[in-house]
Amino acid sequence: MTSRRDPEGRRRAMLDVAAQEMIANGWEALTHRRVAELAQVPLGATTYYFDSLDDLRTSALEVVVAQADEEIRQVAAAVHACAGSAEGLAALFTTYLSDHARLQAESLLYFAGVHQPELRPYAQRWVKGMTEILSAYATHEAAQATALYLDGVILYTLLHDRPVDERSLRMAITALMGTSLPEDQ
Amino acid sequence: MTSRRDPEGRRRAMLDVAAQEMIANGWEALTHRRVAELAQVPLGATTYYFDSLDDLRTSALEVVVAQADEEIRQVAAAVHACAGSAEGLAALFTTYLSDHARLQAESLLYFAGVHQPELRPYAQRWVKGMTEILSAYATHEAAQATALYLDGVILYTLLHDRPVDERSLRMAITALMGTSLPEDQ
DNA sequence: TTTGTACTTGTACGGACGTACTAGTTCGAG
DNA sequence: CTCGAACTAGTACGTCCGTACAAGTACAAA
Repeated sequence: MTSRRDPEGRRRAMLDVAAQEMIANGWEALTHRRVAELAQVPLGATTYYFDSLDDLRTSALEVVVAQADEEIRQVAAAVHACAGSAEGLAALFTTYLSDHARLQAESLLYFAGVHQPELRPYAQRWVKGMTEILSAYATHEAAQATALYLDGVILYTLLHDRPVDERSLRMAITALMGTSLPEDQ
Repeated sequence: MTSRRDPEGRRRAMLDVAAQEMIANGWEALTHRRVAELAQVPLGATTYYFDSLDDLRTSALEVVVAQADEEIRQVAAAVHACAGSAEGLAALFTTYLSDHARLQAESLLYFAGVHQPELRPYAQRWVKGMTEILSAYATHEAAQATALYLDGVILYTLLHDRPVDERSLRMAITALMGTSLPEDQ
């Protein structure tokens, strides 16, 4: 249980369980009482530290975004470590896809963004970040196409028991990264 | 207003507004009272025709699935009409992306599937159907990679004001459809 | 016409929710 | 020590929800 006199710790604990809960069960699943139960704080604490449920949800979403940003930074380092080669990217992404919670966090941001325009910047970060990372090794268009493909793969992985195999990933990444815009017109 | 003695019409009216409501505001937004208001039927009618709210939601989702299946059929015809050429596919898909409600319906199925395993078959239909359609003009792997890319494009379109331009679509589709698996190992 | 079944309609109950609020507690500044 | 601000904790209010239900209505079959 969170220590009785540790305001920052309490706030942090509530944000953490709120983020976990939203990742696991979706944006709408979050209630004051659920957070209070999971963080083992009285109901009143959830309203004392956050102006409203919407404030709590948004603040927790920012925690998710911060974690996602950190992960993007790690991906960037790994991509540069393999010099953006298709083999390296495919292997790296295969590992990435095995972390189901990570993928669910991404989908949380997406679905929040679809129905709440003010949250779209959060949802746009992953594709934007991935596009920028890949831009070091291909044209902007090729990098974006690859990022969009990988996003499709994330969604596919969330909806199927068997993930896309690494060989298919390598094929698609090779095809997308190695092309430039068509010359005609 | 729905005629007072027209059971099938009433049921249909409720399912239609329920589908619309879920597409617009998400799975969780649906309530008996909201459906009653939109379909202009008394509250009791919503519980008379559906065993529970979950039954109403699932039945409405099946309406969405049926519409999506019909649209997939139209896409199949259009793809075959252009013989699966990248130019044709890009043009076709650009049109497809302009129908925002259609894309939101797809995202509804996806998000429902992510958090409710029993609904995943519904969410898997689009990619599965698109893969089968494209398989007539490429290897299965290339077709699936293209379908995944297009799924990423759908998500991107839902989250950005400016859609992916047709030239980029054509480039990516050309790259993905025109490749086979790498020969190494 | 009678009757039973399908359908209609409004109301009500119990529960969960967001939020407000009050009384009590802690602790650093003066 | 004093005291006021920050924090704690429990409770309660009003609202909305899913669902149950009773009383009424229409209509097809007898």
